Amino acid sequence: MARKCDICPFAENPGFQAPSKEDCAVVKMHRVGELQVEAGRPILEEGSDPQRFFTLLEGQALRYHTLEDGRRQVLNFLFPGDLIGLEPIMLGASSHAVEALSPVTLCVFDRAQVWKMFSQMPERAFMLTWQVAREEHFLGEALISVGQRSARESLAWAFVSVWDRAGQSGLVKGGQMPFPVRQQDLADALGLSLVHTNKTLSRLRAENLVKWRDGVLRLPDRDALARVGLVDETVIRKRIYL
Amino acid sequence: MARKCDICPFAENPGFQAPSKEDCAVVKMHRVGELQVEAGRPILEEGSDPQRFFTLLEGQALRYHTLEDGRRQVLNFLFPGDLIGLEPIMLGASSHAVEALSPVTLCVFDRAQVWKMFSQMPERAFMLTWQVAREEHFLGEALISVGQRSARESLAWAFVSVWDRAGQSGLVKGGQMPFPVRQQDLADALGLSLVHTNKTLSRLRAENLVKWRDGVLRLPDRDALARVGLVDETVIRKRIYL
DNA sequence: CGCAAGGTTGACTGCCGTCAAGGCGCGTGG
DNA sequence: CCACGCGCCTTGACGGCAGTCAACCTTGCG
Repeated sequence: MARKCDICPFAENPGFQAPSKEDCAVVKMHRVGELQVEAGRPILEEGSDPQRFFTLLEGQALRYHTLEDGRRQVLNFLFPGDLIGLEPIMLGASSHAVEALSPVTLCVFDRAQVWKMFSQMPERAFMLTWQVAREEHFLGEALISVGQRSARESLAWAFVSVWDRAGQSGLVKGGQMPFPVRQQDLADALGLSLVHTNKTLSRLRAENLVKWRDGVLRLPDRDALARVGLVDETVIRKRIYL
Repeated sequence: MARKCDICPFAENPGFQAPSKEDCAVVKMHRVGELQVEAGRPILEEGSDPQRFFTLLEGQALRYHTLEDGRRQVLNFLFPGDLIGLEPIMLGASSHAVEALSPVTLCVFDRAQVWKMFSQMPERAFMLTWQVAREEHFLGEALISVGQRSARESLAWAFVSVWDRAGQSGLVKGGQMPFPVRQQDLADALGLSLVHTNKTLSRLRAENLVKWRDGVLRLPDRDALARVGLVDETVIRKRIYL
């Protein structure tokens, strides 16, 4: 679905202008291949020294880090178009793991191709950077939520945020989107306990602000929910002409 | 101090190989100029549509975001070599503010130069991306701390983290470093209240793990503190040859 | 001298974590 | 067919870590 150009994975990210045909032709030689991963399986292991990175073509995934004593922080939810595993390649150390939440299709790149992009395909390199900056932005948002918002606000924020991201990836259809996540995952993303997450969620459900069951999410009134979460409506522009 | 090459601001970031002389010569034309900012003054305003971005040459700064109701989340502390304001340029929206913590010297770039870097100076563009990825990494660390660690652990982590970063920037001298921050700032960075931060800090001081007064920080036993904070010693490689 | 900013400390409160028990749906195997 | 276990969700009771309120101290400065 979120994937029209079989050759150029970036073509599908709605944040980008579709690259020209020539671009796609060039990228072809840069791609290693495609990869399928089943739901629940690891895409990236913690602590490994990675040689490849990916673009998420289809499906959803989870990025997290585990402390030595078992506590886990979910860093973000991944949607089609997102990069996976570039950070460890750029920094030389993988400090987090990525796991498939649903059946996933990946576009595989070799680490050597990063430099090729920078030296031979500036547009593509720029897109890469754009993606990283975008990720950083989302991490900042998450930090604000975990640091400052109450459980109720955090949950509201999380749903709105996920909803908007899914919308950008074209995953919101018929007023609903797939959100194949356990409450435990959400709790770990927000720095809350499972029990408290559950209780707070029940309240939001009772108020008809959130409908979420069987991995399907509906937000009857996104804007009302955004107000609960004190979400400021940041506009990330689709494309910058520098 | 953390600044030997007057022409090329990136030369001083210890994460990078020093660029060749030619590189510096080229960058010269890309620079707009230098800028001084007094302690306590804004470097970047929230919500502005920025036309310039900076490299922090000397001094320290604070990046934060304010919610509508006044709560504030400090996203990170900035050290010499760090980029300021690239994210808003890449994404088209500034969602955070940056403020000088000490007298600060900035190297100023124009937004148009971003694309020039990508199209004409792939090495430089790569460094840019490396920086952004690094920032993302630190944000992730912070998120883990705020989400999972107790107040005591968070404080320990924060001090170790700041200590290490300062060390990389050459700011640790004679077993101490400048840390010109209010307890309120630290509290806002960790998602804690001022009072609780203060009390927790007193304990760490009493245990001789942290000495911090008059803007000067000393860690008598960094590794012991790291153990308190459950800090995993991630190695970010200095330079990757792709 | 008085005021402002920041740091410190105590008392009280409450949000949220922990513990524990139970429910539902589903796959497995007797 | 049903028992059983397992994963996940749900709910109640209780306790503690951290937030809030408030007072006071120190330092620097006009």
